[in-house]
Amino acid sequence: MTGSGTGLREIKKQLTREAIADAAYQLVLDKGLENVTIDEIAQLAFISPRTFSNYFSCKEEAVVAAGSPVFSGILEALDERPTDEPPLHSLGELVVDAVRDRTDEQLAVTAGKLRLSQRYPAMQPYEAARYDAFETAIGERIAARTGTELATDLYPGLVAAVVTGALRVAVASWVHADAPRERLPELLTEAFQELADGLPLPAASR
Amino acid sequence: MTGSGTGLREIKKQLTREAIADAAYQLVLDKGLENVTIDEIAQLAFISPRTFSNYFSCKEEAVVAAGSPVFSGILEALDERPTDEPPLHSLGELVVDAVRDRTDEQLAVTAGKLRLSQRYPAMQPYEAARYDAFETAIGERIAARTGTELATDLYPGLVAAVVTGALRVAVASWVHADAPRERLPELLTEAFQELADGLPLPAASR
DNA sequence: GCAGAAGTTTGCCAATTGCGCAAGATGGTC
DNA sequence: GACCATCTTGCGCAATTGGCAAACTTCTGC
Repeated sequence: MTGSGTGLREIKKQLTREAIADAAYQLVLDKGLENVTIDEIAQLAFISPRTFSNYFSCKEEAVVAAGSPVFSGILEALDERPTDEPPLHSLGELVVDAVRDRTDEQLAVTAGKLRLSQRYPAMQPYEAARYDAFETAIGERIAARTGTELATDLYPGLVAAVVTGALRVAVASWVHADAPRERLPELLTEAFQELADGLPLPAASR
Repeated sequence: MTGSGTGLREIKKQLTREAIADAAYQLVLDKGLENVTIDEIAQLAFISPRTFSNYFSCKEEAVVAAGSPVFSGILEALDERPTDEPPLHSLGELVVDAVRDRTDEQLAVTAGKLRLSQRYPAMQPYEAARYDAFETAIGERIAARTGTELATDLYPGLVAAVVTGALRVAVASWVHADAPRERLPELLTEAFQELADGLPLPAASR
């Protein structure tokens, strides 16, 4: 998810990327999507407008990239796990842990972005694309770990889809309920539990 | 998925929408995304350029909308099913059937669009958004059928995510393998089977 | 059927954006 | 410290976006 090179150059690039994304997020939060121009974002992020498009194709994409990434952390943590564990199990724990480790600020941005993309449908494709990219990344790792092929075998893609699905659904529910932070890991655990049970019927009907 | 009104007005709108989407798809297939302008698409669809943006926000979104929708058919079929069936089971069958019923032409468009969105990353967000919208629609129906709330309970969203996941993964694998049409329903069945088994480990390792 | 309401299409137009190109700046390498 | 690769930026043009109001089409009630 994060560029993998390690030099100063990569770091700067990453910083610029975050600066742009955060500027975009903040501005859109303040003034509404339609009242924010790329020029403004560029100004706030101390880059030229031309540079903006080296990083993002549009405002929406930038906004959605705001907040330090959860995804890359999960992927790295996955590589630490023993290869013989059932991947869905490993990932369930990793995702729950990753979410638990987020700062309040980070969680607030997650929630904020979700609310924004509900308010502005134009953002929704970019939000979806982020999860999709994450899903692909997970799929690749699972494939590597299990000796399967992402493009050919169904297994790695399915595991990846199920994991991101659980994450999306739990976060959506958490944001909707406006629940306190402790609730999110619980919801996630619950989601993975339901998945493991095969989703026969709605769990506790309230 | 399809506009729900029934008058002549709705029908025309739907036709216009399809005409635009098909024109966009065809042009992009022929000339490549970067060499197609909205003006051209509008011309080929017999509308004014201005009208294009009443339907789609950009070329990419239009291309991805091409081909008659599978999704709405699945949703309608779901409503015919007895409410007491496990939803994941109903949906598994419905999706397999829906795919089996597609014409060769329709399947070709599905495959073509997927290939295009691999070739042009700018299309990918819109492809993802389509599945996301489908997922939401499924979630709503499941919620209605099971007396749960999509926004609150995890169950309906999880079922929906799993279903679209299976569909996406199976289609991707099918397209990648360049397999004959009979293979797609088989892959889908397999995907739902693996899901039902809880994805413990890769099924047949080839 | 027909008059008025409601919704769509279109042209016009200004502001914004997308992006190729080439020059300058900056980090990486030996 | 010299050379190379990469990133940033300004310039400029073509494409796109989106508000507005006029012309048209469909819908509704009578």
